[in-house]
Amino acid sequence: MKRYVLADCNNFFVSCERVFNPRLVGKPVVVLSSNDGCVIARSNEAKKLGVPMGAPAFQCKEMFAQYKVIVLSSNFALYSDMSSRVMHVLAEAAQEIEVYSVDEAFLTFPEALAAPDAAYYTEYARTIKHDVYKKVGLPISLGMGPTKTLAKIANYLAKKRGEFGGVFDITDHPEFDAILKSIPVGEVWGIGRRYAKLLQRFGIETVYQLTQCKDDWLRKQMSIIGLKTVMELRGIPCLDLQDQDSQNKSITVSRSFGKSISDLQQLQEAVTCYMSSAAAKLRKQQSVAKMITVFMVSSVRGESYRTYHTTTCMLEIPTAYTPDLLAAAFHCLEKLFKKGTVYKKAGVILQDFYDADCIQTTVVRETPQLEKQAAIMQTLDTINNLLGKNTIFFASAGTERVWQAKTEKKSPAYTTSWHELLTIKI
DNA sequence: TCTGGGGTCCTAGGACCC
DNA sequence: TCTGGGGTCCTAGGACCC
Repeated sequence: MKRYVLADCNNFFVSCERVFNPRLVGKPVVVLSSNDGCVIARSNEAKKLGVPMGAPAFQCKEMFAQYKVIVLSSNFALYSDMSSRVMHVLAEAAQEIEVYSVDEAFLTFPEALAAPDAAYYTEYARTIKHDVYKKVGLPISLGMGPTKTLAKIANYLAKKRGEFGGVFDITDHPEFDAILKSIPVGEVWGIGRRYAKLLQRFGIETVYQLTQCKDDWLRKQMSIIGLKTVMELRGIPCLDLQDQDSQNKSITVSRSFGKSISDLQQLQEAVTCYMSSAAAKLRKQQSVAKMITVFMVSSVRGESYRTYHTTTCMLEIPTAYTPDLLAAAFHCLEKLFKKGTVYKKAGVILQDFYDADCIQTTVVRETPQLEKQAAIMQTLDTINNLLGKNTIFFASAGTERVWQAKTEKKSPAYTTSWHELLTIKI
């Protein structure tokens, strides 16, 4: 039977930090979201102390102090570089790979793998795990199953049950039903908080019970997606590995401000920065965008709720040329901006993508100009990729950037910046 | 008293994932 | 005082067209 493998890094962000700072090993460590807002990664020691995922940092302050929890700001430059190293090792060991997120990938085993018996797959998975640790220094877990959703379940068990040593195959398992009876329905990939609650209202508590539900009932309650999830739990594949070079359908860049602002020029600075990086992503996947959205979040003093303000505009000709995108974004921003309002966050969204080549050849009238724009953007990207983000930036991004979020406890970009290489004292 | 049918596109909202 | 950021897909309803 075909096996799907889910390879997932353990406590990924914390593990990345530990590679370069072994003093963190064995201690409770958490990594915070941007602006040092919430807990987004926890070491096992921190999990044991009961630090919840997503908890606001300020609420945990006392507890962190009490238990000497090491608190770090997030360092995404480091994590994404470590991620690509892991994916590289996984890709070499696999037939096909789908990088599902920064810390996990679905794989299939090489077709040439002449497995004498089913146990061999588990052995092979162990060599992958060992290889990633040896080459990158990160611990991973592997789950295998006849469908992606069951591979996820297997991975959950590989992590949860120490006796499996981080590798578990649920394919044709003799205790299959008993295993599904032991797992709460909310652990299933595709069953979130809402659906778990709904299912519980109908007395469905375990994964096994979920697999016994009638198809039309599932379809009605949880749409076609929910039905597919359950089919997969029954061992019928409905989801295949996704094409690796498939492009994003939308690109968002948004940040909360380090300090609330109500000045139009400062908002323009922020929007310039966000749009510049959104446009760079857009060019990286060789797309052009037609639809631009700018949004801002305002806060009223003393009120806890936040209000979203959104404007969208459509470009006549889709583009990835930053100045054109910026002009449109400023237009949106000016429509949104209200004097006296206090803004906490802003963001830009690019949507409605087309193939970059396609536009260049069809809009004949503008071809020379488009080629020139593309060349400028390419130069900009090359320099910024080579010498670091924002080596060259648009003047409207400003230089003060008082709104920029602070990351106080960030580790160095050990692997992506020449200035921040790890130094070893002998 | 009667008041088509069917297709497409867009949007908002809701669910999920990491 | 302080609560992240970036994605995907589905569905229902309205507008519009023929």
